[in-house]
Amino acid sequence: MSMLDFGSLRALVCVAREGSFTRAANCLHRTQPSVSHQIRKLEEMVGERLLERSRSENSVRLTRTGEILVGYAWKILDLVHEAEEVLKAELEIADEHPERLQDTAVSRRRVNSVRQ
Amino acid sequence: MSMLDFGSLRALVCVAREGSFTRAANCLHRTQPSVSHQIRKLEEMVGERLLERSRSENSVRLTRTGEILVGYAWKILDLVHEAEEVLKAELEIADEHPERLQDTAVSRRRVNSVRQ
DNA sequence: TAAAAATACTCCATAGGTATTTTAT
DNA sequence: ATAAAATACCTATGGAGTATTTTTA
Repeated sequence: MSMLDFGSLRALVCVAREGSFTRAANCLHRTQPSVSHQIRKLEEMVGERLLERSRSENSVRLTRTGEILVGYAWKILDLVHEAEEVLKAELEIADEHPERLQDTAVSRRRVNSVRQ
Repeated sequence: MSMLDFGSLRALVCVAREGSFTRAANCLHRTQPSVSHQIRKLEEMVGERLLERSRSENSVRLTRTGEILVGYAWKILDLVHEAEEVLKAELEIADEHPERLQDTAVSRRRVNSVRQ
């Protein structure tokens, strides 16, 4: 198992929230088969069902494993969102005050002193 | 600006750590042009340089914006790694004790009671 | 002039779409 | 019988590769 991707995580979160593949597709601006495909990909990757299907209203439920993964998906997508917001704000500052940008201490720090 | 992806974030982290596109390509098991391409994609998405190039040894440095993004990239990739580890552990438990899996309280919880 | 990154292309995998079938209520 | 998910199939986008050019230290 390896290589999650943002698209499938978003699909999982949305199907879980909506309780339906079709409604998830609407709110993701995708088609239902596309969402089915993404979920299947995730399930094959994990090697186990993440959602318990049934055709009645609001009856798609997370499995135990699905609950675990959707928890991480929230955290990951929250961070992605935060990163995008912070970068957006940063770029606005850059537009308004270009003089603040050149050669700050942080930009001068050597990259190979960086962790991981 | 929207739609980051794990691949480019990994590339950014690796180039930052290695201080070189070529060495990053090695440790990612990709080619140098592939890494260049991923970084360019990220930079176009953000609308600003993330790395200050120069051709001497270990001299690729993060810009101010690059530092911000790489910080989020670490957190995001750490979470992805953790999710994969936890799922892996979960699947081992499932293999050894299949009786623990069916119809637990958590799997029975309705999905539309789930947040976000 | 010798490295390292960028560019130009080619190819292929796959994400996403449409049409259709299957399934459960 | 109907509504929802699965499946089959097709297409197009873009990720990754090879070959080459550009750059700067």
